Amino acid sequence: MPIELTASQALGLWHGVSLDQVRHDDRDLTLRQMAILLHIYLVPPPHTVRGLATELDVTKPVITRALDTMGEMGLVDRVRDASDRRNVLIKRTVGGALYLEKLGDRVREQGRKL
Amino acid sequence: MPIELTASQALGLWHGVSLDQVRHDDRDLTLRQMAILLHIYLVPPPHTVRGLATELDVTKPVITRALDTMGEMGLVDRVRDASDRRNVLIKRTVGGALYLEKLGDRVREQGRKL
DNA sequence: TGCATTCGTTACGCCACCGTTCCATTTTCC
DNA sequence: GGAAAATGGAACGGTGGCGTAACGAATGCA
Repeated sequence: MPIELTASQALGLWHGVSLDQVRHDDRDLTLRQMAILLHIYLVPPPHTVRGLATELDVTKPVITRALDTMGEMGLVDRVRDASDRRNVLIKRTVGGALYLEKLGDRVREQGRKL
Repeated sequence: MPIELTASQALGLWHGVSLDQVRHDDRDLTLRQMAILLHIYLVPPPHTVRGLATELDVTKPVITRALDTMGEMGLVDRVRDASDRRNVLIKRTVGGALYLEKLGDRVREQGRKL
């Protein structure tokens, strides 16, 4: 079910959420990291480093480093694939789910303010 | 006129726009820079360094550096205030307007896909 | 069994952003 | 006039992401 937005509403929404995020969230995720995190949580698994790299059109080390950073933040977890030990499977965590839940609330709240 | 979104729609929207931005825009603005840029274009002028710093709850050099970077990208311009020469007034540019127009289109397009 | 391929990671040098602190200019107020 | 305040910016060391290029481990295939 599509949502029709005016140009002004679209930018206002983005503005409000960005502002809220800058003001209240000290975890300062890059746009890339944010895209990776959302991809992990919104697209059905399994997720591998290489898969994410090609899907986001980004080099592999970018994914590795993002997983390092977000792993330390508790937003994401890594597990070796048992069936092919070269692969690493990226797993979701409670912390990551909470983080995105809060982001979703921000988007919804700003949408209501339009 | 409020827009009511489900949690899934909100995150899906954010995901789609982030992904599109990562894939197609090499100008890699920080979340902070993005918030500053949107603030300049969506909130009525005048805008000063100090004003933006307090509004975004950020230190002054953050604003100065963001204006440096975005100035070189042609997204924003600086002009000395004639009436109080200590102040710097931040001005909009054609480049910045185009940039945000494209961003708005992305948001609207992703909204339509929900 | 060997050898090429695939996967994730690490190493390297580079560059941008960070907060703190200090500074030059301009204004205000006595 | 002169001191104090306010403004934007520069300097500093630190931190972290970047792309390129290598690497070790695991797999596939002849």
